[in-house]
Amino acid sequence: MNLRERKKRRTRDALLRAALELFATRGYEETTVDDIAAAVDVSQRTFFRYFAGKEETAFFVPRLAETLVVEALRTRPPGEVPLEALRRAVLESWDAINEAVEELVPIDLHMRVYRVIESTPALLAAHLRRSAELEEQLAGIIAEREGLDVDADPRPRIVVALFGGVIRVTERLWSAGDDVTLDGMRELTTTYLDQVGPALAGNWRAEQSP
Amino acid sequence: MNLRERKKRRTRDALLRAALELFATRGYEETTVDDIAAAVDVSQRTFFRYFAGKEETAFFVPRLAETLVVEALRTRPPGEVPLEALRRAVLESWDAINEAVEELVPIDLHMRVYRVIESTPALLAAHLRRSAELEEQLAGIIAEREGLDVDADPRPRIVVALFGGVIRVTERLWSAGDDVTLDGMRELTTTYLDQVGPALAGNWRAEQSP
DNA sequence: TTGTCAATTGTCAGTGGCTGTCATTAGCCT
DNA sequence: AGGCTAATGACAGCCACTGACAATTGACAA
Repeated sequence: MNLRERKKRRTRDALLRAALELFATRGYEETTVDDIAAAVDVSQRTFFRYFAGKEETAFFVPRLAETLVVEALRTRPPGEVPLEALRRAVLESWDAINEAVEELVPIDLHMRVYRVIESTPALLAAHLRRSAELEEQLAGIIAEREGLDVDADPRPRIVVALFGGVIRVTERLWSAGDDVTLDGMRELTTTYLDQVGPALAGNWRAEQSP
Repeated sequence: MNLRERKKRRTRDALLRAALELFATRGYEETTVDDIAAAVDVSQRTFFRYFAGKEETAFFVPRLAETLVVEALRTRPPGEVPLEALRRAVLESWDAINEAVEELVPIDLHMRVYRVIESTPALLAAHLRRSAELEEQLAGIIAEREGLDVDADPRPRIVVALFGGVIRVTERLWSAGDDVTLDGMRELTTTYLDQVGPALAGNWRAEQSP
């Protein structure tokens, strides 16, 4: 890697970390792009040459995670039923995610930023849209696994939508709770995914007092 | 109603219609608030006294619809299983929605704006966040119906998440397709909701060639 | 090593969404 | 009719973001 390339990488990482640190401590809306640029001592214009917008810094790490989930699903054995493949892909990609994230920013900082995303309306909106795009990708992979046409058969998109819904509920509760750790997330996720069947089944009132 | 009140209502409606018309023809991003204000011949500042932001005009009608869905779910007979109650609430509220919308803006204009929402990233993001908030409300109602505590039992949020996922997939396909009518939507929705069971069940490849 | 070329950066000016302030206007009520 | 209050317009300013141009800095060949 060139000196030039190395310099660029350093500047980008510095901007990223400065932005995330500011978001986590001061809040997203309370942080201006000028603040971020000033923290790294570059011009505002330079910031926008590295990131398409303020938002992009907040989602730089999540984007990495998404890539790894997609990859994990792609390498799932074809024998698994769709919902099973999704579940295992997500659960098993977290270790790789953690590792990849740590290379870029302290995992603790990422966790704090994650809470900011969930609690900042503008970021939550962006997060949900990104999730929708991810689900579209996953549906495509599921369809391929099953040898179906995504646009002809609704089932791939539906399972993924169901799955995505559960994941989002989980994420929200996890980020709002106290146990903001990897294991906490894993536990919550498995618990909630196990509830999908029961939740769809009939009378809850009958079940709940055995 | 006062002359003053009537005048305000007229101004608000004029701004709303002008905005939606511009969004539908020129596109959301291509429409400035100044354009909207100019179309009604008021100052930009006045626009912001009626709407919190440009976005709010686009979601004024959808907000109405959401209110009616919530209302419909509240009046569902307690005998219905959660997923059934949600399904019927949505399907049966559309007539009321259509009627209420027509009072405000031509239904055709609303449909065109809907497509703009689905195809404009910033609006889609906002739409998804609003949907998440709606789902939170619906989960609360479901929990109440079943005599559960939303924060203790995950099932209410999960069914609603599943349901919401299917609805969103349906909305997207509907707005992207040709049959952008009420009946088209109704049909798609029932079809897709009927796929929830099959989509969760095991091997699709075995099922698809009977 | 040096000179040339290309990439990176800073500066400046401008647009659009949005807000606070203050003077002006217009409807309301006695 | 005249005072009160609410609605409006005009103006200034903040912030995210973009285009254009000039200055700087690393890359690479002669």
